[in-house]
Amino acid sequence: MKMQPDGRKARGEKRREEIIAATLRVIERDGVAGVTHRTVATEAGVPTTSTTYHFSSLDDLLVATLISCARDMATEVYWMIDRARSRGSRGADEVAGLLAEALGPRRGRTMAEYELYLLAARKPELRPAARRWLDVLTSMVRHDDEISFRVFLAGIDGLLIQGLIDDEPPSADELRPVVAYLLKPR
Amino acid sequence: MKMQPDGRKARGEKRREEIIAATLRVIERDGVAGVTHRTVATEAGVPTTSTTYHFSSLDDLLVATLISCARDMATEVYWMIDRARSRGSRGADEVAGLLAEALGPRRGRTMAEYELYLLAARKPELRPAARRWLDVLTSMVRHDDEISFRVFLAGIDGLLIQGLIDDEPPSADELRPVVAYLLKPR
DNA sequence: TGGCTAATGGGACGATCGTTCAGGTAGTTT
DNA sequence: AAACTACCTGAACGATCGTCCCATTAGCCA
Repeated sequence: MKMQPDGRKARGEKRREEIIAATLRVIERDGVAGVTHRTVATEAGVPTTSTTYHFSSLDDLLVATLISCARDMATEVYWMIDRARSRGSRGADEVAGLLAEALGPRRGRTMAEYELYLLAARKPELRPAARRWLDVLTSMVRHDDEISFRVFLAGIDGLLIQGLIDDEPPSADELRPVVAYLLKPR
Repeated sequence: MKMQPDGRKARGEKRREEIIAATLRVIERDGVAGVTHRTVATEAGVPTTSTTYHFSSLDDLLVATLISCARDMATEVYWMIDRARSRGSRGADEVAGLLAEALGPRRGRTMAEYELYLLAARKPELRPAARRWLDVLTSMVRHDDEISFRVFLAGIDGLLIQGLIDDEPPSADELRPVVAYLLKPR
């Protein structure tokens, strides 16, 4: 419990987060394959050695980026679910709209998220972070809804991945009937 | 229309396919990030320059690998659907078993497929190949079933991706209720 | 048999990579 | 003020990368 925060550490932490943000931008633009100490440093506007100082290796940098990204995803999808619920039977509209947004304006971000997701499949130490947002969401629903909710989340993932290889992003209108069918109770 | 096939070209084509197969093995083991001319050549047991001779660039090699992989996926999932259908209400068992297999013994292959899938999201020239197996399968079903089938395929994709970040692969027993719910008609 | 072409493979070049190191700066503590 | 610590950064090293070049081999055709 520190009362007087160290100004040096504060600046260091700030730069660390800038580097993480820059890494995410690089992944959005060029994919995980485009992440090097130098490209990230250039993107962040810092010297190359700064990325090696704050992250002991490139792997550490990707790990930190995934953790940061997963936290954002969790809160984001949390509010999506919340909004969809509050709109009741209009939930499909809400979800379809958000999917269209994720596949349109935010397409790069969506690709980055799934690339980091697959990275977690190969690196066990990343899995807790990648799984966290799934766990958070699952804990939101009633216990007897768990299976239908797992199906819902799986369907969302599948629609996003398939939407990423369309020549032009699917519109909310195209997605709505599929989402509605996915949400329809049995 | 050649009547007498050129023996040289035949050997060349054979080696070309060996290189593609080796590339897929490298992706299964180390991911797309591990694909270099040298690693692929070593895996295939050919000199380094052989991969640059048969493929004008690394991109071409990955493109050819994805196309080959997508063809296999299409036929594979085709028979899965066929078997699931013939077993009627027992289709969920069939599908759950195949998912467990894809996430267990064939886990590396499944990761490779999704990595190539995401590669297609970034390279437009790859999208037709990546989409082909979706199209083939969609053409299998009756027109009025299209939406439920799209939901089914999306759910499969989502279950596979989420299963890839589990610490231990989910068993067929764990997957069966989810698959059954996914298949249940509304 | 002698040209012709496709496939093969050894070697090397320049570029870029991850990472290290040592010197320099600025904030904190005594 | 002095000692200490944390952050910063330019330069460089060795490894590895994609790709090219050129000599050699082997199957084809006239």
